[in-house]
This record gives sequence, structure tokens and C-alpha cells, in this order.
Amino acid sequence: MKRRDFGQYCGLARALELVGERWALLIVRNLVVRPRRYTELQTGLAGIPTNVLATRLKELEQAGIVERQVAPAPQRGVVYALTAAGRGLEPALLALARWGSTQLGEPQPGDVISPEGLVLSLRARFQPDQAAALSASWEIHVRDVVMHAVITDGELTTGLGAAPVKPDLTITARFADDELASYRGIMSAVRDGLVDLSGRKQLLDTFLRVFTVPRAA
Amino acid sequence: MKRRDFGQYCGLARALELVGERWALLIVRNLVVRPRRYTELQTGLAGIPTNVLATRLKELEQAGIVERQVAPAPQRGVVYALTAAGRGLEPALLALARWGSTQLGEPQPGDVISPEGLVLSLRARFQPDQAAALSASWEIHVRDVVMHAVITDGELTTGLGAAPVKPDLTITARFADDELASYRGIMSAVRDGLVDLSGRKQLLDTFLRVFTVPRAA
DNA sequence: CTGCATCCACTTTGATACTG
DNA sequence: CAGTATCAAAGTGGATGCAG
Repeated sequence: MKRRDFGQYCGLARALELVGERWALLIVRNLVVRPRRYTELQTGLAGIPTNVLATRLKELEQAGIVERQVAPAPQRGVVYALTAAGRGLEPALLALARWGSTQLGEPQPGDVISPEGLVLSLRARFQPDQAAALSASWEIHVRDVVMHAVITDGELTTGLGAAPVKPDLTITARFADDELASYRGIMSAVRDGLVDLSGRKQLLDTFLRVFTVPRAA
Repeated sequence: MKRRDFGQYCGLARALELVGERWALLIVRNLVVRPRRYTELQTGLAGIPTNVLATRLKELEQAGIVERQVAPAPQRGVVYALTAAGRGLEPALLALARWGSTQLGEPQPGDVISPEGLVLSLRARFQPDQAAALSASWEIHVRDVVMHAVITDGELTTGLGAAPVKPDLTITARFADDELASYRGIMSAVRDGLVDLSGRKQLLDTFLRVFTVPRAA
């Protein structure tokens, strides 16, 4: 059951042995946002074969990255969650996402955007220096996806669903039916005013500043 | 010749499509340190099949990550180097290496340590806040590997070979013949004084401080 | 319905041999 | 030196089956 090692005593090689296989990091990406059931992962990862998902989950569990929890009382089912080690992958995920987003061309026909991808983009684009000592919260609605970004004293938390407390500003992006609601698309909509706002509207500029990577970098 | 896409318009997915295949990031790792010829990569990546190396190099070139240069006058041969896009992968490489190094157990029999792995470890472990406004240079000798670390006003440059200018301190680590000269091994040797020094010996503590990830993190 | 396991065609990888 | 050619083994994608 052991994948071929690289035979190097090296952090990068080890990382690739553990999460370098196809689909592995995308599974971790979805679990970073929140724990998920098997079928949620399956539908969220549009296109992953079920046997590959099962295999990866076993390998990731074996590696101590994912934990298989049997949900207790109400729903009772299997829930997959990241361990502390798994959560430790987030900086690497964000770094890869930042680089990859510079390599994104035009969306191909058939491409989809997952809610988790949007949350990851938000985190990847966060500019800590722009948010120093800031406290503010936003809720973003785009098609049927709702996500939130809360900055407390410069610290960011994001996730899917409504904000945990009433957000300072709610942004609803309007999209044409045939338009892909990508992160860039959302930011363009915000820039061009193609949004409905509710709350402290002056926080729209702050949003743009805090979640846009400056040109120079 | 196109590898199956993930079908997601997402930075992470794109990154994995471009450099997610086996051996790809290890090739990039070696090229980050310096351009290499085909055979240097082959021997440096102990264990990579030659057809896989050839395939990866073509894919990476296609992706605009690697550049194939025909060396000019004296040696004339093929040299592979990273493009600007390829160099942009370094933060992601370092983040993965940092995580992976927390997942390194004991070295397996047969494991090797590549010089490039050591250089990457040095960069991955660099603590910018500990080096603020610092200027110092070290040359590290370990077995037959020589590498250098130069900090100029808080900015780090590292590489293989002797330091570009006379280093402030030269550290030569002593290792038993059967001991693996890993980064951890080197740092232990430094801590335990199992080193020969030449130069400003008080820079040994600085070295440890600047290139050791603190416990808390 | 959820959470997989099995089967099969196809692709990628590893190991080795060989060539301009 | 810088690869290509060949072939077996392993991994992946897609469809389907099935128990709790």
C-alpha cells in the first residue's frame, strides 16, 4: 500500500510523497474550509473517480493528515476532517494557489468554480499589511454561494455560509448567466460597481485593498 | 500530449496541472539553486528514470517554467534554467518544504541528501525577523558539499559552492562515516560544537538563531 | 441514500537498453 | 552528453455493484 518514495531525506520530497498524488491537495483544500462527508467531497471535486477518492482518503488518514470521524447523534454518518498536521498544510496551499493564479488563462469551457476555491482565493489574496489593526466583516453573495470574511484586529477568518455575526457590509455580485463567477470576476464586479450593497458602503474600498494583490508583487 | 485537467478554474488546480506530476517539483527545486545540464539533473535526482526526466523537462518548458538554453562558446551543451515564472514557484516550494520537514521521520536506509535539498532547507528555515538589518556571511562545509549563506541588510542569498566574497565565518561540520549529513544533523553538530570554525566565531550563535525555526511555530 | 468495493480500459511510471 | 525506444508494473478514469 506504500507509494514509491523518492529516496531523499528532504522536506520537499517528503511533502510530495505524502500529498503529491493526483487529487490529494484538492481534497485537502476542500477540507481546509470545513469538514465534509464522502459524498460532499465527491460532488465538490467534480470529476474525481470514487475509487480514487476512497484511496486518497485512506492514504491521507494513514499519513495523519485527515481524520475519519463517525458523526455522533443527529446525522450519524462519516465525516472527514483535517488533523492539526493537515491544517499545517494551509500556507503551502495558499502559496501554490497564489502562483497558480498567475498562471490562469481564460476559463475553459466546462470549467467550474467551487465555493472552496473562492474561499481559498480570498485567503490567498489577503494582504496582512493592508489589514494591520483593522476590524471589519463582509458577507459576499455570488450566485448561490455565500461566504464571509471577518478581520479582527488584523486577523482573517473566512468560510462558507453567512457571517457568524451581522456583517458590516454585504456584497452581492451580479453575474450574467453565462459568466463564470471567478474570483477575478467578483473583484471586477466590485470594482465596476456591478454589486448590490447593504451596510457600511465605505468598506467596499477597504475590501478591494485588503483582498487584491498589488501589481508590483 | 496534454495531461488531464481538473476542470476547475482555480489557482491551486492550475498549479497542480502544471507542476503536480511526479518529479516535477523536485526538478524545479534543483533548478532553483542554479541552472543544470540534463545529466546533472539525472544524477542529482537519484532515481529518476531518464524518460521521465525528458518528458518533464519538455512539459515544464511548454508550460513556460523551464527554459532550454544551448550554452554558447566554451562548453556548448544544453542547459536547463528556470524562467521568471519558474522562479516564482520558490515561495510555494519553501512552504511545502517547511511542512514536509515537520513530517520527516528518521532517515530510511538508502536515503540520500542532495546538496540542493540542503540549500532549500537553509532558505526554508530562514527567519527574516531574526535577520532584520543584519549583514553577515557564512560558508558551510559538510562532507564534500560546500554552500554559502550571505545576509545583506536582512536579505538572504544562498547557493552551492564557496561564498562569493570571503565569508565572515566558515563552518566545517564533522560527521561519522555512517551518519547522514542532514540539515538537522548539521544544526545538531553546530549546537554541540562538533564543528571546526574559521573566522568570526561569535557568528555561530547568530547562524543558529537565524536558521532555526522556533519551537512555538 | 451514503460510503465505499470491484472490474476493466487506458495512461503514466520505472527500469533498462540503445543511439546521434 | 542528451536524450529515444521498449516493455512490464503501477496508477487513474469511468462504470457499475452492493451492503448498511
